Amino acid sequence: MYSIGALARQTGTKVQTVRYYEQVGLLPQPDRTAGGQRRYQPADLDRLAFIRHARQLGFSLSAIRELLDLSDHPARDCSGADTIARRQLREVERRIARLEALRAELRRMIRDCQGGAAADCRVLEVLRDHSECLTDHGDPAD
Amino acid sequence: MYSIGALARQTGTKVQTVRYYEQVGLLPQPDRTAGGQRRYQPADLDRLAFIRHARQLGFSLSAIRELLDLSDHPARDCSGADTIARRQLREVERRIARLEALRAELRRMIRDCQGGAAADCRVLEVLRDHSECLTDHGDPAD
DNA sequence: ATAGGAGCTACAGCGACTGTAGCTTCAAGG
DNA sequence: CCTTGAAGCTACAGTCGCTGTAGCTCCTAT
Repeated sequence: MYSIGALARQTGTKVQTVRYYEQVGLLPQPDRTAGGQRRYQPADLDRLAFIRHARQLGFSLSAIRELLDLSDHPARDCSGADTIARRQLREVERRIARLEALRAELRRMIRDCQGGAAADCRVLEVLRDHSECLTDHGDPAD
Repeated sequence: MYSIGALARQTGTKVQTVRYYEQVGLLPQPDRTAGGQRRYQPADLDRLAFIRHARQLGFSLSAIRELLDLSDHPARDCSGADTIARRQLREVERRIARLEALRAELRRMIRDCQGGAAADCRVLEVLRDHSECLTDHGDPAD
């Protein structure tokens, strides 16, 4: 039996975040003490650890919902989990590619900046004039 | 003189986004027609293009505010812009490093997944047991 | 004169939390 | 047994950067 604080501490989660996960249905509503405080079982700890780990790997809460559902039904086929993981990998690869393009552009801007007045600043100039860029960056959704 | 729609079209921005930038003080309040519609000058187009370009490079609106301020005062020293750009570069590098670690972990999970029942799924297993991971991923803030 | 596309304001919603206010409860020490 | 202070409770607002909606009004081409 853990208090919410103990659960949070053991998983590196904030107490509010634990309550939030309960609110959005990722964690079950736990038993309560007579005074209304939450009391958790070891299984809840495992579930929260799973959620946190998946979050660290960048999975969205809705993807985590699907993964938890699979984990809750061990007899089911795991291809759903595979699909979700592959989708996440593609997303991560897309973001890396985009960030690498940004990194190149930023490095170029900074390398060319010689200091001095803002009027002659390479950084500002590049921002003003898109044609100086190597790539077209795509939309700002990281 | 551009309508808000023309301005939006020329910069690849949504009309609502233009109004939002005005609301948060990134774009000035433009003149209005007798009927209350916004009418923009070419300078506003430049300013919006600057904002969009900086957004594509991943700068936050508050960083963009600082950059615009420098751009508005050409006599000032440009070292502020350099500092902001370097900060952004560090942030981008940090994100790339993190995403590369995630990519490795995801690839490993997927590679080891042989299909079959969810009970034996490598993907789910890795998520359940953090000790199977090579890195500790850090916190989920991308 | 009319039609319909464009613009207007105001506000809600997204995702995934995080912080705050104003309480109540729990557990350890005296 | 009582006190004290940390921890927990609910409810709600705020974060960031938009995006979408409802219900209007305006502008312009025919």
